[in-house]
Amino acid sequence: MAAPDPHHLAAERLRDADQRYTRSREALIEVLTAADAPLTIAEIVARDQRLAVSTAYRNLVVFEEARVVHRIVTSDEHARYELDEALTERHHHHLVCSRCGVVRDFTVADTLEAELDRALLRVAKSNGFAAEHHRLDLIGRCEQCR
Amino acid sequence: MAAPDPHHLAAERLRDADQRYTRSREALIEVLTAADAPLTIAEIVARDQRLAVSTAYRNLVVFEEARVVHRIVTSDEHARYELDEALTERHHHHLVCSRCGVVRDFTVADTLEAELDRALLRVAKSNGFAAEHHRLDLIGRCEQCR
DNA sequence: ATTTATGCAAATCGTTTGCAAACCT
DNA sequence: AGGTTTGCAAACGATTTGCATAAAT
Repeated sequence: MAAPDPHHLAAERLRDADQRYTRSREALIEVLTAADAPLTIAEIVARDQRLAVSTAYRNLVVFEEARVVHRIVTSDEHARYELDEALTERHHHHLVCSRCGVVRDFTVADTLEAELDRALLRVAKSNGFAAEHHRLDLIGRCEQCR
Repeated sequence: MAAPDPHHLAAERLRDADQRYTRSREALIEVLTAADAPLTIAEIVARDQRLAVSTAYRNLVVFEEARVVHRIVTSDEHARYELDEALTERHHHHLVCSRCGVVRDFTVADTLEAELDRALLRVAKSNGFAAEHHRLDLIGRCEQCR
């Protein structure tokens, strides 16, 4: 039940999208795999000096299109990136600090999650939307920012 | 049960924050009141030529701090603004198109909403967060972007 | 060998800011 | 009058892009 190797899955999804799994892409995945929370681009390039800023930007776009990473935008800070749930095998939500922007993951009971899904599917249908996924965030102040 | 006058409530909240209710602020509230969905700054200034871009930016910050408007960030597009729920008397969520960024409001059953609140409060507590509010978005493709 | 990705530096563009004039109380 | 807000244009900064080089298949 542990997640399979993120590198392997990422490479696979990239291949499906006709994309190569290059050194910098591997390095990017490595940084995201090691991270315990979604990271901003600044944080990412700081964690591996080999990564050029422009390369990080370009590859994260490629990753997003290949559904390898997920971009999350919390408030007004920078976008943050995390591995796609298929690579981590863990559907989760975000606790976001409204002051410092830090993000922490959390999950809710499966029953509630299922109920939510049903309700959202109905909403999508009645609005003519093709549902892709949902996002449930809890905004508040973290311990440090109280 | 209809919402009280947004202008009146906005003016009141601004007064509480030691802020004036000037002409451009009134114009801003008017645009947001007339809108049927959250607007970007570009959309806002386009709807009232009297509004200077810098004034819009500055006042939306003031409004946010006075809890008169709420800023929402969907994906990678621009931030969008809507009147605070207290001014519209309608707790709602957002249906966001992952392609064009358009936003549409929706609500869920009160019982589900209550259940969600309880679950989130527990999550906040166990993570040392002071909960402020939640955000439940449904991301998908709108009719035009299918 | 050919195509694709990378890195640097320059260009872009939404957002922010300085400052003098207009406005509000 | 006295402090605030406004509008313009300049400054800023994160993100994007052009192009020559390096890497991947």
